[in-house]
Amino acid sequence: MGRPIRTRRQATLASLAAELGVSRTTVSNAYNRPDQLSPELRKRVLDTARKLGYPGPDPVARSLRTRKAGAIGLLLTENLSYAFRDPAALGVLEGLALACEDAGVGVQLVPARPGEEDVATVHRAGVDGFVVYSVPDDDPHLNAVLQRPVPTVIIDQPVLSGVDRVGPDDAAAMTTLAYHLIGLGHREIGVLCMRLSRDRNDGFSSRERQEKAHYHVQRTRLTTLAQSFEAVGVDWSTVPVVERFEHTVEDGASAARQMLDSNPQVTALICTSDILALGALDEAKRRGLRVPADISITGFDGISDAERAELTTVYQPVRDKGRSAGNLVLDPTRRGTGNPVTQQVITLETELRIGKTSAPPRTAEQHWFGP
Amino acid sequence: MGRPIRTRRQATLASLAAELGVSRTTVSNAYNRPDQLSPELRKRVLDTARKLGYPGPDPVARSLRTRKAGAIGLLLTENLSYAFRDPAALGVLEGLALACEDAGVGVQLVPARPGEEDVATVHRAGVDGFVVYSVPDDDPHLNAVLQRPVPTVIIDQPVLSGVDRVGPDDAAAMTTLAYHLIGLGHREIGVLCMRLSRDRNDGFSSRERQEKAHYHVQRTRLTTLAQSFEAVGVDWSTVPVVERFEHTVEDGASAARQMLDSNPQVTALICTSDILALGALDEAKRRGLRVPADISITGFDGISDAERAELTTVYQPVRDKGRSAGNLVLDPTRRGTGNPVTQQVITLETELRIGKTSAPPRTAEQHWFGP
DNA sequence: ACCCTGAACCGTAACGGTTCAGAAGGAGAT
DNA sequence: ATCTCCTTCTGAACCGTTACGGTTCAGGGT
Repeated sequence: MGRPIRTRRQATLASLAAELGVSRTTVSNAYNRPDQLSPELRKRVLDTARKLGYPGPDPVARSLRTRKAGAIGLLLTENLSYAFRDPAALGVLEGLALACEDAGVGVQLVPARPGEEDVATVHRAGVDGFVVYSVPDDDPHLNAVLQRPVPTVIIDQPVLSGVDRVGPDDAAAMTTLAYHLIGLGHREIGVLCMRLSRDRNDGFSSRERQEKAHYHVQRTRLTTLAQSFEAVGVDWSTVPVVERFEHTVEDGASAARQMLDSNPQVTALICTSDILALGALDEAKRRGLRVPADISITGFDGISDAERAELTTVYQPVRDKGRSAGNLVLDPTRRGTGNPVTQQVITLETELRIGKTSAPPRTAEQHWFGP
Repeated sequence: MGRPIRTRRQATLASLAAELGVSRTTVSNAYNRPDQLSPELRKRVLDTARKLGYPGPDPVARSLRTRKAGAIGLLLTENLSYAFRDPAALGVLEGLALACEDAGVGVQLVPARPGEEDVATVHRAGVDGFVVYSVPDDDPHLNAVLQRPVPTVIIDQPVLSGVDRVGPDDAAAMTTLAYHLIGLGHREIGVLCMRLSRDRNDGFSSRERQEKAHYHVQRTRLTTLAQSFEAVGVDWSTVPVVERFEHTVEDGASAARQMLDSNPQVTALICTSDILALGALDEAKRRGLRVPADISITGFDGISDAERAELTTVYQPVRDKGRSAGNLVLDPTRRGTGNPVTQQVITLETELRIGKTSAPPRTAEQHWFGP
């Protein structure tokens, strides 16, 4: 079944109109508004189009005229292989894709390498709006997006004046989790967190580094933890925080190893993501530590693997994050950018899910009165 | 940090040129060819642009002129939630995204619902090429894509004249797997497969249905299996094949249950995907069947969960599939479509990975001479 | 015979750029 | 003084479409 041979020059709506002896408008109508011309003429137009190998109106020219590209750009300044392996990121992508699919609009992954200074790809993307996810605060790509005169929604980022935002209340969620552990009696804690900045630092993280983290989410979770524990008298500068640049179960395990090797006294391991927590569980098992009897381990995100592992964690509706962002960026009543008056900030509900990986610590008291 | 207030009408390259008293060419050059004008003038242009809130050349207008959209369309006629949960599909997407990222080109998920007859989204997508994956043979969207005068690469689909294709040699791979089991001595087999057509059929699948499957990959795997086992004297019409519409571990388990409830004699369960096989493993465990002592179970794809489970399976490089497709569709030496002369068919290597889920069956002989 | 209406079709003007051949002007070589 | 070349900038053509505000014409009502 051969497709029509490509003639020297592709047929256009105009050449087709000329061939037919009708106006271009009529040809356009044949495709876009069938009710505007007689069925016979329409058939003749379409037949001739086929004969001439005219593939129908050019999408780009149409977009220029109608001012609609029919796609939303997704900015994800993260290693792609990384994003595609992170269940939370995938959830966001899925939610966004679903919202866009409902609207008959595409989702375009805008190429933007982590270190890359060249933001041309952002400028060249023919999209009707942007959704930004998992980008460090000072990323040049983010700035380039904000320059574009299209609606933009940011996920999990600090609120920027005039820019819509979708995300959970990380601080509140982390506080709840912290008080769950505090209530159980934990005071000797260790923290495993994801990368805090673009520079690699696999190991302990100073308090200054925590506070200056470029990744908003991680920064919030850590500073909130600090506040909660300091409120009950824990000196945060004595709390070990191990950072990992890569976000894999294996890195979670190695981080836990590093932590426990040098801080065997910790009774609870708080991880800023479920992936890291799953790794920590592996490492605990490897060491023969019983969870939660010997050590409590908590995660963050509520991915399905965590549920399977009955991990104590904070569930956040990642799919809804993507979907809300999509609905917001597509909302026709909110065309135009940077209007502070109509700025929307959607805060999603989170839920502390207490699994089987958290319990009271084996305290000194228990030892004294124990068998 | 306020972004410039939106004036009644967005500034354009022309209005900027007028303001500056220079030609549009000069403004265009200020952005695209800095060497074509003096640094002073360029600075003046860019400064004035900022002042007027001109966001730089419009991407769509540029695309119209340059005939480049800067994006590749991905056609995936599958429930999105489904695709995002299938590790094989994700691998393809990741590979494609990586190849495109290297070229500074975006990947656009073209919205195309499974049942949807409306192919307008395909016609409206402003892309420089298409990659088609996991689409039934007769999908209208696929036809719409082939109509478009842009390069197209199909993954895992039967070879279409004039259309580039990337995929493994499913037939050869399945034959190897079949002979592995045949060599072990299995003759009583059962098969679990994914959906064969758009209509739902959760249950046993007739031979006719297998041969008429709209999903090329599944069809090939089944017919190849049939040929291999018939070659050693097995009557395929006696081989039970259980089909599942959804592709989840749970469905794999339920399929295995249905199979073993009515066919307890089978010594090997051949699954056309790892996901199904993982479910079958769960079900075997639930029944107290030892794998592989009591029953052999095999998968297909070689996803990472399968590796962890030490499943006997056929590994195929899903990431490379996506990457090859991307490189092919982007290849500048192969512009233009449907040129049968330059048609490329890339066949990827597969590898039989023998894990710990396949072993010889407990044959009648063994029973006779056993303890 | 008149006016009016609706269906069918048309012409022009954008939409916002890029590109290419060449003009203007000055510097340096002969 | 003339020629050549280079740098810098310009003018006009072109990309392929759709929006907009018409015109034309057959037929219905009175």
